[in-house]
Amino acid sequence: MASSTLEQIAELSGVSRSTVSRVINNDPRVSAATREHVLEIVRRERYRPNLSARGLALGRTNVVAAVIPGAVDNILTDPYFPRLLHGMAMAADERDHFVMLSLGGPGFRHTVDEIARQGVVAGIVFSAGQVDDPLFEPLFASQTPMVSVGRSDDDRVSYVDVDNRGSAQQVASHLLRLGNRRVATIAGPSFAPAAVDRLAGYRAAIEAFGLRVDQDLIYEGDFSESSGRAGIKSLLEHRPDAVFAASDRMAAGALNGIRAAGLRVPEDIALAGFDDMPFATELEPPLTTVRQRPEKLGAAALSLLLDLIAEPASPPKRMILPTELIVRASCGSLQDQRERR
Amino acid sequence: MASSTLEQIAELSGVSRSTVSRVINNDPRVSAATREHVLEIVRRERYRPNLSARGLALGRTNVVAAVIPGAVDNILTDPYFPRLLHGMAMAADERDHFVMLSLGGPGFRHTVDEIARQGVVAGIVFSAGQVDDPLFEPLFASQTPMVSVGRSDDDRVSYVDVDNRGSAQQVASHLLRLGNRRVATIAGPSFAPAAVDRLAGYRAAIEAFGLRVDQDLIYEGDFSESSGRAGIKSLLEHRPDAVFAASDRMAAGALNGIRAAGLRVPEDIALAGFDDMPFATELEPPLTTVRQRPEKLGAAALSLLLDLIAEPASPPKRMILPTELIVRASCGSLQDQRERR
DNA sequence: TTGTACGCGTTATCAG
DNA sequence: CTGATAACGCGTACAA
Repeated sequence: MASSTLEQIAELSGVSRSTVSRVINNDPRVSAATREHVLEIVRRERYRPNLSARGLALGRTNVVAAVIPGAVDNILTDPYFPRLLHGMAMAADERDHFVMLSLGGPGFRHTVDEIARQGVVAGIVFSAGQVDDPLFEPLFASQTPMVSVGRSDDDRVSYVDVDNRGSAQQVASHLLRLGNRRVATIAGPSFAPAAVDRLAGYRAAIEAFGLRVDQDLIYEGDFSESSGRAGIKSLLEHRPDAVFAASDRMAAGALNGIRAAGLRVPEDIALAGFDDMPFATELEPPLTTVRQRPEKLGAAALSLLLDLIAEPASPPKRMILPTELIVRASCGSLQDQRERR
Repeated sequence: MASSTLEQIAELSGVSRSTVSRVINNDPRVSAATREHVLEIVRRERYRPNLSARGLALGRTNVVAAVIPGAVDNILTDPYFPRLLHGMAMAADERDHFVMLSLGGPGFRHTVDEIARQGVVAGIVFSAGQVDDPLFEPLFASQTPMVSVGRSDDDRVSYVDVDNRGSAQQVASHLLRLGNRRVATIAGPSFAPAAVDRLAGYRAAIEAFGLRVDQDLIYEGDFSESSGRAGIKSLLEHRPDAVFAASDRMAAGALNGIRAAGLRVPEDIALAGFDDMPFATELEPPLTTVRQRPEKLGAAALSLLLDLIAEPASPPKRMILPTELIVRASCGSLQDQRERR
């Protein structure tokens, strides 16, 4: 079942190996007639080029690495990474590339060294939750083309990200527009760029509304449900009329906390989250949130990476993907708010 | 930053390329002195072998594919696949291999063809939800060493699986031992081997208890929450005193349905699930269930696969992994059951 | 437009 | 124990 080689195809077609190679690689310098003939044999023999040989000759492979450090914690609970990978895999497949998985974290040996050296992968999609992940620098230093998922302040790095700031501002504005004036937020951890951006968006919304940002209405969580619960407990002391949680999980925790305090959502407190996780519709009431599409992020990252590989000398590329505000019952409606008064 | 080559290391060490190669590959036929000397240079130069070159020379790579067909649906909602991949990646890393991701499904071009041909990957871990996935046959036919995650009736295939039957029997027995006599089950789809096995375990438990299996107490769902809800609705007509759902998601749906019917868990109906998903502890009451460890499955699959690659002629290998019964409040206790009467 | 010849980095074979 | 040397399959100047 050994796959046929270029040489064999050449023999069967009655042409030289080079010609077959040109056909395979869509080199224009081959007559339509021979091309068609060769292609037929190629199809008949179900010929596939040997990736190792090609990689060796070309000096690079058509494999890119998806580096996800600290997967241990995140990957378990969150559909984010699978969706990201899915998007990457789709985009890679479309452009004749493969995705090699590299979960980082303690205990892994080959993550940095093997991958970063020329000859293994042509590029890297790096998806750390935080900007200063220890894996980043060595990878970057290896000069391997790399795209980060999630923005970086370093202006040498290419990245894709969702519009965290804009989206957060949009949610918060929505809460304000509904008549709420004491809009609190349960932010993500300050080491996560996404959290910082969402907090910035929240602030921007408040200020755009001519209100003052109240430190008492800001709680820093860690994206987890339990931190959402802890957050709301602390925030309730300052009587917010609305809460924007920077993740759906924290929103879920907050919802529990609000209930436990004997308050109702949205009648007493309007609530909004971020992510549009599957369970967002299952909550009681369904959660207003921001929908992001990790698949698109993954696809965009891969696309940028392939561009970068094609033109290694080009300046860093960035791409910010839009999100979608999903309004559900948890934030109440204008009408609800009027009835409240 | 081009990685150094064997040739360069040889020059720096004052030996031949062959000797360096032997050192790299732990070939015993090299003196301790030269070995140490060469190793030093290798370390200093941070030399890494070029995988393409090695793959070409060896006729095989150290890359294995994780083929997950139909990932589109599953991968989104379920932490199962990420955990499986995680386990695979860990095990692969440990044995100097890499995992290449290959999500199948419609629209993918390279899944079968490119992967199955010699030269791309050394082996395949195949994880379809169902036994007769259309991708399986062509992959199997390609003769590439392959391990299936989830058992198969085909005695030519190697696989790893959890002990679905035994675990199900254990849960059902637990429900029976608590005094329940009308133990119903919401089974998974009959095309899924895991579902079939869990149902078989359920039946075995009933019979081992000297009871008759009642068709009316069996509902076939599809592992989804909504099917759990539909299932319980149908089952309630036959007055079960306990329900074993073949997935936690179905159990969650059943829980909702039981509530909606004005009944209590576990007082009126004892409930148990399967999977020990993260949300199992969050339910009210916390769910009795079976814990499986997809990481272990992935690691086992990879391990079996590497063995198979090393000895392609060996007979199919199988491995059944144990699970753990996690007793929480949803099934009630002996004491609860007594109070009921 | 097509073919020839060489090199990519590694392993394996065969002398020494 | 060590060193040449020939593959492995493919891409690509260079020549025809």
